[in-house]
Amino acid sequence: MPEAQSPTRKRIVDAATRLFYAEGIGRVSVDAVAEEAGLTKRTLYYHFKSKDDLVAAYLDGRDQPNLKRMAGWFDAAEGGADRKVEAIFTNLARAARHPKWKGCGFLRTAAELASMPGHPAIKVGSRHKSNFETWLAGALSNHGVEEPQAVAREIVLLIDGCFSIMLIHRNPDYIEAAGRAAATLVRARISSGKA
Amino acid sequence: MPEAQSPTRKRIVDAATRLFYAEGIGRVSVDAVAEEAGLTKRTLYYHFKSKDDLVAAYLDGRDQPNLKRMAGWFDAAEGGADRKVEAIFTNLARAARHPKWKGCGFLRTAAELASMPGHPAIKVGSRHKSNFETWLAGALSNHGVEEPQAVAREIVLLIDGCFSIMLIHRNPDYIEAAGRAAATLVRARISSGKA
DNA sequence: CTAAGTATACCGACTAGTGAGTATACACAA
DNA sequence: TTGTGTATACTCACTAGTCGGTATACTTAG
Repeated sequence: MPEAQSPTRKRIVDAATRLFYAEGIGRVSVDAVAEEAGLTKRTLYYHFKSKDDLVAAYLDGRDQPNLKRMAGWFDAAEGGADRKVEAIFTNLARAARHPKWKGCGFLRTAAELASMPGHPAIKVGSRHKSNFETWLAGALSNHGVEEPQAVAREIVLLIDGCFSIMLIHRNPDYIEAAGRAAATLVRARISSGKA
Repeated sequence: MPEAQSPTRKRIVDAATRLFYAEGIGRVSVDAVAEEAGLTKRTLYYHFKSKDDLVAAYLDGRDQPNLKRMAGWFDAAEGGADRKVEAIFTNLARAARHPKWKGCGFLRTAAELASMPGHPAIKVGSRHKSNFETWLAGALSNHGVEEPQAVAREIVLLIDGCFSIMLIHRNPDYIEAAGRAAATLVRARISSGKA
């Protein structure tokens, strides 16, 4: 049985991450992942029992880095909660201008697997999005925002809206617009604000 | 040369619509579409020059029906612009509970084709989303909403956020939450309101 | 009015290549 | 000498797209 933390396994997941994010799950073969990792398909199948398993591992590996990046943007921004939230969108817009940017790997995978709701990769995605929503609600609460769960959920919807619509229009103006909307929704709940 | 409005062509597009929406572009073979349409692959290729061509035709056929459905929900709702916008989300939540609901075909296709930004199907999707945004801005303007373009864009972001997040969580509560956020954003621009 | 020609619309069988996953063998460390 | 990790070399199902051919209907020359 393969070791959970073997360096070979990590090499495979790193290769899968590059290819799956760049091309999408369905457009990348297991052969291609093995080649990118510099080993054979048989070795890959020694470490992962199926392609689905590998896909789930790919997303699992993106959970913490994505979360930390968002939290870093929030924490680094100056001003109140509204400005900190807006900073997430501003930074997202900057990232989205990079030619290699292809949206959110979790959402794109969920879209590809929409006909298989119980797929392990979708469960990983669901957990990641919940982690983010929970973190954001806590951060908002710490900065004096009322109804932090509700606001966090609204911001999550706007962020995922950006991810989707960017794949269609490739126009970062939508992200800026979402940032302004998010700031409006936060301000509606700062101090004595009412929705 | 095949006729643009031939009934056979329509049968093929209808079959493609059922299968592509249910399973996703990449998971449906041209053979499967031909079989669903009750004819051979050779005939399908008589009417469409490639699978990509067929995918674009599938989305093109969804543009007007989708638009009309949204407009119908908006028009049928009682109350001001905020209530009419919220009705779109309420109806969307109801539709999303149906077991065959798989999100937005335009967004799911864009997600699958994220590595091919110039793909004809993505252009069709971009046109559709723009059509919707334009219609919504006009409808908001007719109902006394200030900055209708900006509000329409925010609502588009929330709707597409619903479509995405639903594929992850399968929980219509997110759609209700988006509807409340959309209503808040509309009310911020009704009569003398300021964002 | 008819026969030859032509365009439309269709099909069965095929190709060349790719897909996920596997049977078997070998190297090497404990 | 036993078990871990790697490789070569497969299987077999499936994929987009094509080849050659046919049935039908419309056009037009004689």
